[in-house]
Amino acid sequence: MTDLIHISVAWPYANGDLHVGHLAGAYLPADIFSRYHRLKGNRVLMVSGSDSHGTPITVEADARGIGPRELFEHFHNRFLETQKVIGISYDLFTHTDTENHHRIAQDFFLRLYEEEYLYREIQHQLYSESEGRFLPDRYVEGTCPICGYEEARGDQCDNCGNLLDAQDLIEPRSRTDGSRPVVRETEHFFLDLPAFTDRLLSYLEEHEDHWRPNVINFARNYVKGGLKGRPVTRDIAWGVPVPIEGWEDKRLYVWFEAVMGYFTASVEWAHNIGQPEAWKDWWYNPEARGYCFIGKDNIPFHTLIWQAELLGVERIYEEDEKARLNLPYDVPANEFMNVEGAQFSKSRNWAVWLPDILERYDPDPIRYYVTAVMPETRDSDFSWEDFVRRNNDELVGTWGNLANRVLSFAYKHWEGCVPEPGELRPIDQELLAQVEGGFEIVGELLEGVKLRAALQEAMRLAREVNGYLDRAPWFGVIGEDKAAAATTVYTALRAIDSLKVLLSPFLPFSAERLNTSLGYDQPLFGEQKIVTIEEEERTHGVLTYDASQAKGRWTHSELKPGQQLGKPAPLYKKLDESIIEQERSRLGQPID
RNA sequence: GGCGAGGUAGCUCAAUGGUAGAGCAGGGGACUCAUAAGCCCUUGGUUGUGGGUUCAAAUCCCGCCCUCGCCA
Repeated sequence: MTDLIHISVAWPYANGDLHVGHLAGAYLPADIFSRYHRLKGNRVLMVSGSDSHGTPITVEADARGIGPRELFEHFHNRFLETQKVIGISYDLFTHTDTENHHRIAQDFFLRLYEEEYLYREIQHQLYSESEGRFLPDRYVEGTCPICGYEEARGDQCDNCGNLLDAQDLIEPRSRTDGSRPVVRETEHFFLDLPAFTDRLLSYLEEHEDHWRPNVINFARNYVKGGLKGRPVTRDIAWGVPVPIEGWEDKRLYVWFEAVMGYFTASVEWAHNIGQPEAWKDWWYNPEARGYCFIGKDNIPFHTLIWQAELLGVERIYEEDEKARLNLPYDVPANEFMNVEGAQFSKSRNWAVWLPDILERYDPDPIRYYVTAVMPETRDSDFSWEDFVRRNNDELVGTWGNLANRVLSFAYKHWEGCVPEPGELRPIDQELLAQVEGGFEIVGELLEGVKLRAALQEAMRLAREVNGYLDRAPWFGVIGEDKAAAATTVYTALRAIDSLKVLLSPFLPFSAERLNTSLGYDQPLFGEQKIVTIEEEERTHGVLTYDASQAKGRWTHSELKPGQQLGKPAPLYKKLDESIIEQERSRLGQPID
């Protein structure tokens, strides 16, 4: 039976590069999960994209003296490249400044408007008379009303750390030209979140048994604390225009529109592959399961607000009146990954940037380490010392060396072929039963998004094979009883062949190389491609996944005796301890 | 200040009422096919703290201390 699995991955803000926190929080878990489901033969649709709107983008663009579009396209293109290199296998990674996203976000707005989930309210906001525009909080600075610090930002005081309302600043001034803004009235649309309270509570109740405790608790508390309407429009120039006459100068608030990307990207994907209705399998079939992979900072938006939007829209681009948009089945939010014991900080450059480390390290060791310390239940720490240790002792020592020692022995003594075994002895059967049982055990852990435990179990099985090689006859008897050695080596190769699949969601690149070494000519996974999509007025680059050549299956090895092996090569490299200090010294240094 | 999460072996983490476990590090041993990798054995914890419930608590309840996050 084929399951329909929709995987939504948090949309990165395109105002800076990706770092290991992004990878650990959302992208890597989503990719491991999607690769597993594809191997299972399920139909996976995994989408995400760059969040191109919002003040973080315009602030950064202003700082560089370029336009917001130019800024986000720069980082978007880097996201495509980085995620291709580290193997995040999106069916579509797009962005929110596409014509497709704008149109659908506006249609969502109009549906919510029709259903009367939007209401208008007058707000008071700071307005710059010299610039002729309203100023977002971040564009205002002044004296902090709490601590008296004179350089406080409109949204938060850097001195005392308190969150502020820009209107409370003493002596406010525009960061752009230093002029003093005035308070002016402005009208905005609000999403009526309280109207969804009961439906959200029953939604949470329906899923509480399989959600992570911290996610369900947080969400439930948030609702019980009392939902408040939130403004869905704002007075800025960059973003999706409000589709109401007389409101053309206002834009949809980025929090409101970005989450819709999970839907709009699904529609874009279907359009790009020439089957414009194909997205409906995941959005209207009630059997489909949707997963949102996010960091914990995003929990309210992905457990409540996005659900409220979907509940409010009910149905769109669909004739069947009974159809209802699917709500996410699970939101496996991760905690945060710190770096060398301290919190990530862009301004202090305290981060491990992916484009940077991918110049010096292969993707699989990074994937392995980040999975091994993935912050699934609590904040975790990226430490270079631990990275080197786990690479050398676990990835190289336990797994890479296992594959290498058996493959090179087989290659040397059986003319580069898989040896023909005799009848399997109990010791061989026991090993294979254990390893092959991994497909169920590791599979169940992956199914429940317990990725760290799943990896641990797969590695435990690799240790079992090493233990087996210590008990079974092979190198010691190669001279006098080659048949016994053949049975052992065949059994070990077959176990390694199974382990290759068990580990492949975590380590896709080295699994692919091992697959070739074992003599298979068809790849386990499909191919990631960066392509350009043309719309009526603009074009945009996307990352896609072509599964047409993927032949991997989540099932145990049936390695054929006599199969021609490829020339064995080590899967991974040991790292020298000196890199620990080298990498640590990069932290906190200004970027060139 | 309110809410939430967390505080378990030197390190990274498991274990939600039933004799506290794993990997690594430390100590010992046998082996040599392999990236001096791998295998076997082993030292090590009054589970932050003080009470309580229970035949039985890391686990449930209350107080306190510390860390992180969200909110004010």
